[in-house]
Amino acid sequence: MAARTPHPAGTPEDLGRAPGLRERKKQQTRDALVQAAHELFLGQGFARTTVDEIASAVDVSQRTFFRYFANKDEVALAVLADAEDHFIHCLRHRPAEETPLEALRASIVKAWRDLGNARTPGPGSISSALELLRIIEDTPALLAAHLRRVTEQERLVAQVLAEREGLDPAEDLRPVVLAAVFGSLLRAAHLSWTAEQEPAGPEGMVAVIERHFDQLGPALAGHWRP
Amino acid sequence: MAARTPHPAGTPEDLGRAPGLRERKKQQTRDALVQAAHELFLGQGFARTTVDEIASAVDVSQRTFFRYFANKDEVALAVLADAEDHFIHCLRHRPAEETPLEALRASIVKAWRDLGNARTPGPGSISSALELLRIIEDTPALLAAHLRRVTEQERLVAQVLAEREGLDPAEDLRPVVLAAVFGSLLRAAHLSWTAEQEPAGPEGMVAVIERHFDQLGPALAGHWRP
DNA sequence: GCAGATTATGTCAGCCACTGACATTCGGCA
DNA sequence: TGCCGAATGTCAGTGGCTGACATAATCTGC
Repeated sequence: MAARTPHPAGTPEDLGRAPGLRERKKQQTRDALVQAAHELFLGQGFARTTVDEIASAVDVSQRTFFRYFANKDEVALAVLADAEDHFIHCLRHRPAEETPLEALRASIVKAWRDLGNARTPGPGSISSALELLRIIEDTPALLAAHLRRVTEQERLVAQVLAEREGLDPAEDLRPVVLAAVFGSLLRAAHLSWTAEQEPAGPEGMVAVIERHFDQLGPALAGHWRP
Repeated sequence: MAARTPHPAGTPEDLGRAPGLRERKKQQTRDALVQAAHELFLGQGFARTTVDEIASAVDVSQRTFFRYFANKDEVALAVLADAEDHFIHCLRHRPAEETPLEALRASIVKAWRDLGNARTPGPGSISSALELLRIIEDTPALLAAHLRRVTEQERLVAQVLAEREGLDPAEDLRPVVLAAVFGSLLRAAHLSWTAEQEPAGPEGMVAVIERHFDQLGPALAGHWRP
């Protein structure tokens, strides 16, 4: 199950020695599958791409594909997993003085910025991950799968928030509520970003997210009439 | 595409005369399919129920099933559509003095209460719709489809809010943001309701929803530490 | 280096969701 | 009654996905 490697090997964390040939080959196949799928999806759309195509583009059997990914959705969403992992990592390391809401906002902005800087252009990069967001947003099946992942992520966020503030999530609803609000805010931002002609790239996304955050207070405030 | 009939025929709205035999039979088949599917899902689970089973339980070909529902998910979620429609209806008729947030809260509470009163027990009733929520929540494929519907509903809510307040949704982000927050709040409530042993039935659900609403302010407030 | 245990992969057969094409039957209506 | 259009059935086919088993590749201790 050694799947996603958010950061290249060699970091202090992985105290185990270099992974064997077997492990490396597995990672390699997986990456190749993701990339091939990605290109095919961008080129001819998600629905018009068959799993057989993806598999044979990498010279493996269809069966092997399904040993790496539970379904066709998963290979499409795999690219976003990195960003999500990194966001959680950022959130865990925010200073304790920040309010929960501040911490969330700062983390998501930092996460996008980091990823924007750290990666080289090309397939698998952030910009193509963002292109993927567009595909997701107008492919019902993919959107559905994506939303499910997002809610799982929300659960994780709630948990991290509760730990951070030393609360019992079973008793206190605030972490869950805030995580939910945050998640929906992000989704609204994604939607704006894909719908309108926002400046592309991570910075454009950051701008849209900030704009939505700024409307949180006003939206919940009393009356809206001018 | 005359599909859902939120309220029995005979209301002042339907100015057309009684629908012909053909129309009635169609509605009948549809209802039968929903009910048969519902029972099978509750009895043996969603995944272990095939479309063929559902179809032949109603003495209809599989092909016909797919002329009524685009996919297996849809027949499962059809039961919830009533509640959603009714909620939107409630929202449209809230007094203009209420703040948007108040209107949303009042609408969702009223919607559940109404549906709890109006229906007789049995399949297709609210209580079995609520049972269905449990199935949805732990059937990944269904959950995904459900979430997609929910977000469509959010878009509609945002639109209604914008109309209500006389705003241009392209300019003002508040309707979108509030709709998103509201949607996520509801989902968190549903999750609580299915996870914990909340009192069943509409009133239990209303209680959970109210509790989550009450935490909205505190969750967004500054620090949480006691 | 080499057996033998592990593990990844390929092949094959099969289920099931879903779809297009065409024939048939049934309700609406003159 | 007889015609038209809509609903249904039948059939064949595609594609996602899975279990079972055989084969080939890596790893492990020697």
